[in-house]
Amino acid sequence: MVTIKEVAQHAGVSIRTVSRVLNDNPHVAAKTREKVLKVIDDLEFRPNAAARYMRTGQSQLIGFLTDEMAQNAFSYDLIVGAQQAAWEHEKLLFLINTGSDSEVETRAINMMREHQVEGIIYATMYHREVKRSQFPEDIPTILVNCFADDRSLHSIVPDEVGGGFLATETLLKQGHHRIGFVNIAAQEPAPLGRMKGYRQALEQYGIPYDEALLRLVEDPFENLATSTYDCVLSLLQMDNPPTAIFCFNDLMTLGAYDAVRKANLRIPEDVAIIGFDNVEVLAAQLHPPLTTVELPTFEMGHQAIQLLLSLEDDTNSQQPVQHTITCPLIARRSV
Amino acid sequence: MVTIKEVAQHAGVSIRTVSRVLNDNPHVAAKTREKVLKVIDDLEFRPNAAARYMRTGQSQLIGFLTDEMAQNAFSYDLIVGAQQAAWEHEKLLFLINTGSDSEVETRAINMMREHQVEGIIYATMYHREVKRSQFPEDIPTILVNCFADDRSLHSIVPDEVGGGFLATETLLKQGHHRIGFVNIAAQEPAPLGRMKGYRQALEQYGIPYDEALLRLVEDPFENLATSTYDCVLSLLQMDNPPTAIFCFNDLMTLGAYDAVRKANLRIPEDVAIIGFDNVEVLAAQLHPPLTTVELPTFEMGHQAIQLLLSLEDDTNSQQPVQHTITCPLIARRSV
DNA sequence: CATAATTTTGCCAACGATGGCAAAAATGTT
DNA sequence: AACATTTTTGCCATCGTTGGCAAAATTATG
Repeated sequence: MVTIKEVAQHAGVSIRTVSRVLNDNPHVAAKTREKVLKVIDDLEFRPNAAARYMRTGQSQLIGFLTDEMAQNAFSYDLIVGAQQAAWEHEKLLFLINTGSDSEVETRAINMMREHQVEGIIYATMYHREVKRSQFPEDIPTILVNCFADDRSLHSIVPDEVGGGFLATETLLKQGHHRIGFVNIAAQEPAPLGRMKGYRQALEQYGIPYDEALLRLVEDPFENLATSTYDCVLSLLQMDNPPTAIFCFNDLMTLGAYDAVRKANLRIPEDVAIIGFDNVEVLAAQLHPPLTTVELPTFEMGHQAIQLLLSLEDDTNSQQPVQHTITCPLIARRSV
Repeated sequence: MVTIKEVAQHAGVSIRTVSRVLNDNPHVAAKTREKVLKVIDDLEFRPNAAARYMRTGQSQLIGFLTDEMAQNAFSYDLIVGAQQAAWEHEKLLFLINTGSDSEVETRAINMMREHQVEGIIYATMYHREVKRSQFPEDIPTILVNCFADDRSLHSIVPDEVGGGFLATETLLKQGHHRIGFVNIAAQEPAPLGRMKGYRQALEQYGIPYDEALLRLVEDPFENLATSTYDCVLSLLQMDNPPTAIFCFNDLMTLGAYDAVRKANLRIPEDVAIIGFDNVEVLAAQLHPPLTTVELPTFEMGHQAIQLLLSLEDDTNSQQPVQHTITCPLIARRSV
């Protein structure tokens, strides 16, 4: 591996001068600079980041931790979003997937500390609360899709209520008055928030909430689509069936589509379907393509890094904030 | 950040002794070791990886590059597989997603070089050939899901032919003699290989190849499922229709399912469907659950790291090898 | 042309760890 | 008890880079 020393020798200058060239220090004659630059290019010299860190204390490294993430595209987009933002700032992203093992998590954080990361991003598979105590006090940390029990860390979460509202409003605007909602039973921010948004939208449009239109899928979720199939079928077989159905997520709409077909109805003419998440492989490929509310995962990953880096600049340690990201509507043809 | 020096002071020993404790050097008295260990624990000391690298030359870092990866779970599993293997060897994984921009790729490789990675993994979205010249000569590199034009790099690729054979054989064993194949038109290893496997299986079972049972979906693939829907429908409307259909990938089976239903037939009683990839969100959730051939992405990522690290140990620079990974059958209920 | 002011350059120390080597301490042998 | 041997410990240089400071070279000024 070629070092700054060799560059200096070849260029006939001191290493200090080469260092100055590397760091765009103005105190170097144009002619010298050019000469050095040429040698750097010829030798394909790259400064050693570790050595550089030793002097400057800037590692340019960010740790990205994930708990056991879903098979769905959620995780990947989030990582790519973060990676892209990191790239824009010339930072490098370390990835560790910890699973649900908290001991692995501790070791992972230690490893990141050893490698002198400038900050840590912790992303969870589903929107939930995490313990503050898992995370170090002395490294800036941003939570994504989760929040600390004592709210003492910055976090980036989707606007579940707004998304639920938007989905419901979209159906209401199309003139639907009886809107079924297939939710999941877990007591977590996502189902709770979307439910809240659903009810808020109904209220705003003056439609009374009818509990008969609600269905809850219980844990475990192994066969979410099939469970949804049953729910939707029961909804459609009511005396006064809904003309539109809001599914907690896109996966569930697979079952909903099947149920609608089984009932010999058409989408969207007889029954409108709206989902949540916008997982491309499903939503764009269904027949008809699914109208859904997007969980902006790329955006969340991207903003997490932006936020982390803005923290470094700001000397005044601002209060930790819960950043709520708006979930936009992706209109296709199922409504 | 607490350093080895402070540990030494608190323990009343020299830094050399602390270093010995850290590296499990036997030349340190049991009592001293304990004393030092206690201080390390109390001060929550973590050795600085960058400084350590400076002396030892071991960065413990591996670079993971991806081209623009698909929305599907493929990419994520691959990364997790690699990450897990890295973790088992106490290595850290750097992630850079380069997109299709080769300039970004060059810069990414430079960045990895600056950070002294011990090796590079390059993974592509789809099975294809890549240029040797993109990659450095002096850093061990493993290609995943792709191979170098001159075969001068190790690479890990799925056994497309074997997978195509397995899918076809699975149908043949169930007594199907007329097997439709919806392939994609691209001249790439995946469609070509699976086609080859399809024909080999037919031949082995003494069934003549009938071109009328083949359908090709052309690029662009935006609406792959819909294109497949058309293909499958045309297949089912033949005079002598197939009793089983092999789809190039799982996404396409979405369209196939719809077409079979449209034709008022049942899966698997009237028509068997088999896919390829095993993308969980789809395959496990379809109704009935999809029988498919798995693209073992986790395994590929895992093996890539294993291979990379085994290269370091082996002093004799073995010949680059194309490692072909077997694609196993995931039997569900569509056959 | 001498001197002052400015620009350009080079020497040395430092970052936090490890390895070689020799000194100090502990142990074994006669 | 004196010496040889072994175990344990500490000093110093080093990895590749950058920053402080002073020296050298260049340019400006009287």
